[in-house]
Amino acid sequence: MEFRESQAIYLQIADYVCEKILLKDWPPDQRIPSVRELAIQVEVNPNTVMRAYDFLQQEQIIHNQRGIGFFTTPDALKQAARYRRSVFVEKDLPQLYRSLFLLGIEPDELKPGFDKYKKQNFS
Amino acid sequence: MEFRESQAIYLQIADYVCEKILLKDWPPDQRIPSVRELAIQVEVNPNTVMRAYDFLQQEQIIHNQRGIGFFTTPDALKQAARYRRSVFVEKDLPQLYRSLFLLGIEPDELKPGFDKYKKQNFS
Amino acid sequence: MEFRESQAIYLQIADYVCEKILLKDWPPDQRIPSVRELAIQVEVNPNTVMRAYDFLQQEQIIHNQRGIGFFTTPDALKQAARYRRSVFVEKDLPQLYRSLFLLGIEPDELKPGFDKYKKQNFS
Amino acid sequence: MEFRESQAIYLQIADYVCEKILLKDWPPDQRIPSVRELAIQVEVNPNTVMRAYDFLQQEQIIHNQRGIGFFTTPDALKQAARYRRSVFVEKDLPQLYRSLFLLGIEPDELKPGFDKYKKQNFS
DNA sequence: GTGGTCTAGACCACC
DNA sequence: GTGGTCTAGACCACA
Repeated sequence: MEFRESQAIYLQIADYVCEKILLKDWPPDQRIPSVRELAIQVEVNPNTVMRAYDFLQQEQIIHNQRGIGFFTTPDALKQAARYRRSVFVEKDLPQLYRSLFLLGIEPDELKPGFDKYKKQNFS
Repeated sequence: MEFRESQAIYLQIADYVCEKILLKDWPPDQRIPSVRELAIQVEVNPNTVMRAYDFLQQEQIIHNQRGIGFFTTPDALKQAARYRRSVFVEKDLPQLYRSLFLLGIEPDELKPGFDKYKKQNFS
Repeated sequence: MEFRESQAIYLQIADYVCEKILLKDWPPDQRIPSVRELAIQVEVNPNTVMRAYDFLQQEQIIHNQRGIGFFTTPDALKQAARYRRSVFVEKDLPQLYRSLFLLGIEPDELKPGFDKYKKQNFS
Repeated sequence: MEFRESQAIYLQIADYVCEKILLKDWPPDQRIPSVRELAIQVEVNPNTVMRAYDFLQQEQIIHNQRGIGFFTTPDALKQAARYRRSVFVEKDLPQLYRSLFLLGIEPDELKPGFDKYKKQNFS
C-alpha cells in the first residue's frame, strides 16, 4: 500500500478500513485482520496500525474482544458512513469550494473525471 | 488572520499570497509587503513569513530584489494558478472522488453549496 | 567541523553530505545521521541541519521516511554529482575563466597545485 | 549590467572597475566615471557604487580628489592585479581544487572551454 | 526515538 | 530600511 504524504499514515489506514466496510468487503460484526497481519500487509509498524484501530474504536466503527481480535461493530456501515461524511463536509468541502472559486472551475466540470474514476474502480 | 490547524502556517500564508495574486489584488511585477510588515499584519513570527516567501520564490510566484524587497514575478498570475491547480489536481481531486464514490454523491449535488459559497465571498 | 564564513553554514553542511556520498562513505538508499545526531557532531543548531536536509531533499539527494529518519536516495550518487557539477559549471567556471583571463594564467599551470592538493587529501 | 546572486553587488562593481583597468580601458592616473554616472549606467543605487569605490580606495586601486571625482591611482594596474590575484589564490583556488577532485576533472579538461571563452571576449 | 513547525531574539550584509 | 542566517528552546505528531 502506498501512502500520501499529506496525511498521517494511521489516518490513511483508518480510511482504508472504512472503505473496506463501506464497499461491503468487511461485513458488520465480523472479525477483521489482526494488528500484526494488517501491519505486514500494508508494510508499516504494528504501532501505526494499532493507532488506526484505536481511532476507529473511538469512532465506534470497530471494537476489540480481548484476546480474540478486532471486529466490525454491528452498525459499522452506518458509523463508517457518518465518519467519512463528517470529514468530507467539515474539512474537504470548504477547501474544495475555495479552490474551485479561485481557479474558476464549476462543479459540472468534475463530472467527466469522476465518471472515469468510477470506471477504474469498478473493474 | 486566523489559521487552520490542519496545515502549516507558512503554507497558509503562501496560499494567502497566491489568492491575493489570483484575485488581482497584487498585480504582477509589483512590490509585496516586506517580511516584517506581513509578519505584523498576520501576527506571526517574521521567520514564518520568510519561510512562506522562500517557498513562493521556489515556485516562481515571487522573487527578491536584494536590499529592496519581494516582488511578484511578471508571470505571477500564471505561476500562482499553476501551483494552486497542481495542488488541486494532485491532492484534492483524488480524495474528493474517493469520498464522492464512497458516499454516493454526484458532482451536481455540490452546485447549490458552491453557489452559496460564492455569494458569501462576493459581497 | 569548521565553516568558512563566505557561505551559509547550512549550505556547507549540504556540501559535506554530498561529499560523503560522492566519496562513497554513505552508500545509496541507506540511513544517514538524524538531524539531532549530525547537529551534535558538527556543533550547530538542529534547525541548521534541518535546513540543509530540506535543501538536499529538494535536490533529490536524500529523502525522508516518516518517523524513521533521512535516507540517501537510490540514485543519490548521480543526483549529488549533478548538483555539484551544476554549481561548478554555473558558478565556479565563469569566475575561473574570468580570473585566468585577466591574470594571464593558463589552465595547465593549475596542474602542479592540484596534484599537491590531491596528495594531501589522499593520505 | 547583470549581477550574479552569489556575490554582493558592490563587489561585482569593484570587479568590473578592476577589469576596466586590467584591460587598459581605463589608464592609470585618470578620471573614472562619477558615482552617479556609473550608478545610472549599471542601474543600481548610487550608495552601492559608492561602497564599491570605497572598497577600491582601500585597495589603493582608485583615489578621490575632493570635489572633482575619482581617479585611478598611478599604479592602479599593479594594485588591481594584486587584488584579483589574492582573491583568486585565497578564495577561488581551494574551492576549485575541491570541485575538480570530487567530480574527477583534470585541469587539462578546462582548456577547451577556456579557449572558447577567450574567443568570445576578444571579438 | 524521529522529523516538522513555530517563536523569540540576535546579528549580519546589503541597498 | 531590506532580506538572510543562526541559535535556543519549545511543542507536536508520528513510528
